Order: sequence, then C-alpha cells, then structure tokens
Amino acid sequence: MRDVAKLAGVSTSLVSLVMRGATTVSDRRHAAVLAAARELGYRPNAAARSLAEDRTHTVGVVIDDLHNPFFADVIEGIHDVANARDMFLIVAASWQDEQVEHRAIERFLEHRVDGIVLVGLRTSHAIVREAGRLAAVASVGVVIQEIDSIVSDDELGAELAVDHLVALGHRDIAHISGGRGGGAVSRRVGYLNAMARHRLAPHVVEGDYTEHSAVAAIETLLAETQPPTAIFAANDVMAVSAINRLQDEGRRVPDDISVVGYDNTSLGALNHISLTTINQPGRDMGHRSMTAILDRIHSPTTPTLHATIAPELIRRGTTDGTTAVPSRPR
Amino acid sequence: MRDVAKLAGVSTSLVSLVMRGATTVSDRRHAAVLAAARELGYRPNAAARSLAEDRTHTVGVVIDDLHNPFFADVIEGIHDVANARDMFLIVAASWQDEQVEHRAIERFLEHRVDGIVLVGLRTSHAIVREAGRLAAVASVGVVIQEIDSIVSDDELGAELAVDHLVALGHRDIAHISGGRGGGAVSRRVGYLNAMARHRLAPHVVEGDYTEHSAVAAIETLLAETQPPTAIFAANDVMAVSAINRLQDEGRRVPDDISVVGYDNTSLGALNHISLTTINQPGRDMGHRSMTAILDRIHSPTTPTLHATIAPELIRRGTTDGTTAVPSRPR
DNA sequence: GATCAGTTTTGGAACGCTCCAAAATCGGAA
DNA sequence: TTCCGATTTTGGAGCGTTCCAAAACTGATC
Repeated sequence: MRDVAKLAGVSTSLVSLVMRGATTVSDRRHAAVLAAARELGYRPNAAARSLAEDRTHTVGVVIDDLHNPFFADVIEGIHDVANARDMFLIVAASWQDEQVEHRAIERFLEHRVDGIVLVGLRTSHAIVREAGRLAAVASVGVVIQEIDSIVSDDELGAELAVDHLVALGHRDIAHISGGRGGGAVSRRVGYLNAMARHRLAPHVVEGDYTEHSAVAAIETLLAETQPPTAIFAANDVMAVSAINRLQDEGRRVPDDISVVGYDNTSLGALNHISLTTINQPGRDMGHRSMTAILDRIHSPTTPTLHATIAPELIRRGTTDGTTAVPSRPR
Repeated sequence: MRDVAKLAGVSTSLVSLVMRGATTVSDRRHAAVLAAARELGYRPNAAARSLAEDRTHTVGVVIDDLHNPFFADVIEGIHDVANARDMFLIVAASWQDEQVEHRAIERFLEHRVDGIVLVGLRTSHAIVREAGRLAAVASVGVVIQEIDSIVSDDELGAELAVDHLVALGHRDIAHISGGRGGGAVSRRVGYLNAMARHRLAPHVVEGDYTEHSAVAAIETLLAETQPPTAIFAANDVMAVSAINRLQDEGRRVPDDISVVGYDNTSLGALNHISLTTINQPGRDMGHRSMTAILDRIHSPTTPTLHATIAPELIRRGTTDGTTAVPSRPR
C-alpha cells in the first residue's frame, strides 16, 4: 500500500479511500491510484483490513457431510443470498466428526467471521450458544434455543412416512436412525410416536446417515427371524443404499420390502430409484438461514427466529407400484 | 490478550508464548495464563496473528460444483491431508460460474491463504499462474503450465470409453461434452481421436457437466432422424441424467442405447444404475494435490509437479446386457 | 487580495498479535 | 556470599489497514 501511494504520489490514506471505492476522491488521483495499484499488482490485505475495521465481511458455513446432496442444496441457497449481498462464503466440512466440527467453529470464531451457519449440527448446543455471543449464528436442520434455527418439522415428517406405510397395510415397520446426526433424534421420536399411535411395535436399528451404516443396518434386519416389510430410513442417502443392499440380497422393492427416505434429494428423484421420501426444501432453508444471519449482523437485537417448515410426503415407486410418478431431475 | 495478561499477572508476550504452546514457560505461569484465558473466554484473533506472522495456516479450495459427488471425494482427500498437518481448510464453491470462481481466487489471495487448490478449473490459466506467484497453487483435473497439476489422463480415458463401445459393435457413438468445464476439452479430444482411429464419424452435442444440460442433449439426439446407438457422456452426473431421460422417452438402456460416463462416482456404482464409466480416483487426487501444496509451502522452489493418473474402464450394466441390470422398481 | 465555505488530502493513532534483543530470575559452584 | 551460565520473562517495534481530526486546497464573493 505504501508502494502504491509512493508511485501514485499520494498518501496511504488516499489509497485506502480509493480501494474502498470512496466517491469524494478527485478523478485525477483516483485514476493515478488505480493505475499504480494495477502496475504493482497490489491486492489489499484482508487480515489487516479486518483488524482495523473489526469486521470480516465473511460468513462461515459448517456442513456435516459434503457427500450428502441435500447439504449441497442448502449451501447453494446460502450462497445465493451471500453472493447477492457481497459477503464472502467459506465452507468447512466436518465429515460427520464432532471433533472436526467443533474445531471448525473455533477456527471461524478466531477468524472473527461476521456470521456462522451450522448445517446438520452435531456439537453440543452449549458450544453453539457461546458462539452465538460472538457472531451471528444460525442453525439449519436442528433447533437450538436462543439461536436462529430453520428446520423442517422432522417429527411430523417421520409421522407422515409411517402413516403412509401403515395406510399401505404395513405393520412391521423398521426405522434406520440417523444416530447422533442433526435431526436424527426428532425423526426417531416422530417414528416412535406414530408407531405408538397405530399400536405397532417399534423397531429401530442404529445408523449414522451414511451409506455404509445403512448396509450394516440391512444386514442386521435381514438376519432377523422375521424381517420387517417396510423400512423408514432417516435420510435419502441411507434409503438408497439400503435399497441397493436389499436388491443384492435378492429382495424386490417395493414387492418384498417398501422403503421411505427423508430429504427428497435429486438422488431419489431419478426414475431408476423413484424413492418415496419426505420433502425438505434445502435451498430455501439455505436462503432463510443466510437472510437471518444478515438480519442479525445488521441489528443484533433481533428476536430469535425459529422457523419451521412443513414437510411433505413425496409418493414414488419404492412404496407403491401403482402410484409411481417418474419425475425428472431438476 | 491484554486483559488475559493483566489477570494472570504477566506480560502479553508471555500470553502469546503460552497460546502458541511454547515449552520454555514455567509451569506456574503456564497454568495461570491458561486459567485467565479460560476465565475470560479469550480466543486469539486470527487476523492479527496472520498479520504479524505473515502466514495464515489456511488453504483455500475452489470447487467447480458442489453437486457433483466426484468433487466431494476430492475435497475429502484434500481434507485428510490438511487435517493431519493442522492446516485449516476453507472451501469456496463457484457453481460452474467463471466469474464467481475468479472472485473466489481473488478473495483467497486477499486473505493471504498459504495455498490454493483449484478443482475442476474454468478460469483463464493466466490468472492462475499469477496466483501461483503469490501462493502455493495446485490444480486438480486440469493441467496448467508452471502450476502443480494432478490429473487423470482424460484423453486416454475417453479413448477407453470409445474403444469399449466399438468393441461391443457400436458405430454410431455420440459424445455429450462438458463444454467449458475442467477436463472437458481433453475428453472431447480423446473421443475425437478414438473415433478417427476407428474411422467413425464423430458426433458431439454440447453439454456443461450438469444434469440439466444432459436432458437437453438427449432431447436433441432423439430428435435426429437416426439417433446414436451409444452415448459417451463427459461425466457421471450427465450420464445418469441422460439415462433417466432416455427411459422417460421409452428407450431401454443398454438394449436400445448404451451409455458410458466418466468419474466413477458412487452414484454410478448403485446397482439400480450400474453405470459403465471411467475411473478417476478422486480422493487420491485430493491427497496428492494437498501434499503438493504443503511441499511447495515448505520449499517454494520445488520443481513443478505434473502427475498424470491412468484412467481405467469400469464395465457395468449400461453398456453390456450380460452384466444384468436389475429392473428398476415399478 | 482577503475571506469564507466547501471539498479534497493527509498524518498518525489505533487494531491484536509475533518476535527479537535485552532484562530479570534462578540454581549451583567456588 | 558471590558469580556465572542457563532459563524465563518482558518491552516495544512492526505487520497493513482504517478512521478521524486537522491541514491544504479550491473557487466564488466582496
């Protein structure tokens, strides 16, 4: 910056003014500074800037699993808004590891990001609330007290899934849970509630939202003396993987076993798969969370937002041959 | 930091020493500083630190499309290495937009990241080379002169695909290209070379690596008086989307039309889809690129690395009926 | 030519850390 | 007790910006 100032024959303050796009600078100096900057390949130092300005114009996103297409939708939604409002978005993936997730939050805090969006959170809520005192924080998919949260009603969604299967005549309905993953508890509760309401015996197999865990779950279920006739998986990734494994074992879907997923990812919409699932509008949820962040940055005393989006059953071929509606990729 | 020093009854230099994990500090002071830091919820300011240290311990990844599972594999590979070497990874997605990609590179440069990994690059190579003068830069999937590049041999991969189809008796083989996307040009060249070698007429339809573009490409192809009997798509995402559309139009795969993809993503491995494709080890490529970055950070004069990984044909059901494609759920 | 009210430019104090040379303290040995 | 070398601690400059009050210009008016 000093070099640019020298070359342009002005003070560093003036260079600073020009770099920030001030309008009060005379055309002559403006041009001179820009020319000098280009000549020297000058690029402002973001660290120095945020130190002086006490603001980073950056929002960090912590994402549970980059392999899950649902999360990509959410990030895209966040990006849409961030981009339009000229905020820089940085993403850290935690690969379903609570330690890594926690470290990512810490790092973002050390970087003094203006805001943090947590997508599919695992870390303890207390840590998040503490983060909320230092930056604008929003959570997607998990409700956290005192923190802006955008979720679909996971309990209700799970109930929709079970009700659908019951309506088709199933009584032996197993649930492959999401373990410690975001939203997993609510989906399990919804499943249990619905089963109780229908006076059916619940049957939960632990999973963790990954393809791998669904394979293990299917192996467990098929080894039982009387395997279930229907499976409600806590997300689409597990549902698709489960179907895959079932077919490897010679079971037909939905003839022998019906399967319902959760998230309505593009994956399930493929007509090879035609997965019955629960819709959750990821991109929209991303929009809302980023908007909440920006609102809070702008006025930190905004009352906490707790938005709940109604989930919706998408009937496709994995539960019911007659209603299969082939749908196209977006 | 000043507050911590005061509370612990030491100088700020000593606090700095403790926070950086120095071993030369007496146990008594060490404990006192840690206690004070915890008490005050002190968190070092990364901006100030990198300003003083002239190093950010951060590596930026620019990814072309977060919806493409292949890229998630690459990021995971990069993460493995970064994590083990205690570097912070930040990801910026460009959503296939050259402008956004360019801005992300600029921002990373302003942040003075220690290194940048470009995955599936679109931006002009000149810009990348300039970035290479300011940070350690590696490219995955696209060869760039003077820049560490990790690629699979896309030309060869495309030839493998065409050779396979020709061996199965196809002569009318169309290519859905990746447009301006990373590696697309090489794959197209490989396709053209192989077609020429077999004395077959080439037939390229423009795509852009997205599901959407593949749908459009299929519509174009099916409208022709004599549609091809085989299609080589420049990536798996397009291949799967193409198959989906073909089936919507009542064409059977592979009976009426064979399809080959590229990348060997988890998507194609699903046995509903069972996509013949070209293998590219994404995670491994991620490893190598991050290792190259770290090497270069450590010793900037390391000669440029240009690693080429041999691609490999994965034969599955979309080209070869004998491999039995399980019927899709009705 | 002096005065005045803008308009444009500048000097220098922050911002929160690291790093180095110098100062203080310590623990034996004489 | 004194001295010495080793260990531990500290003061303060410097990193590259922003931001504010003050200085320097400008041009119109008398």
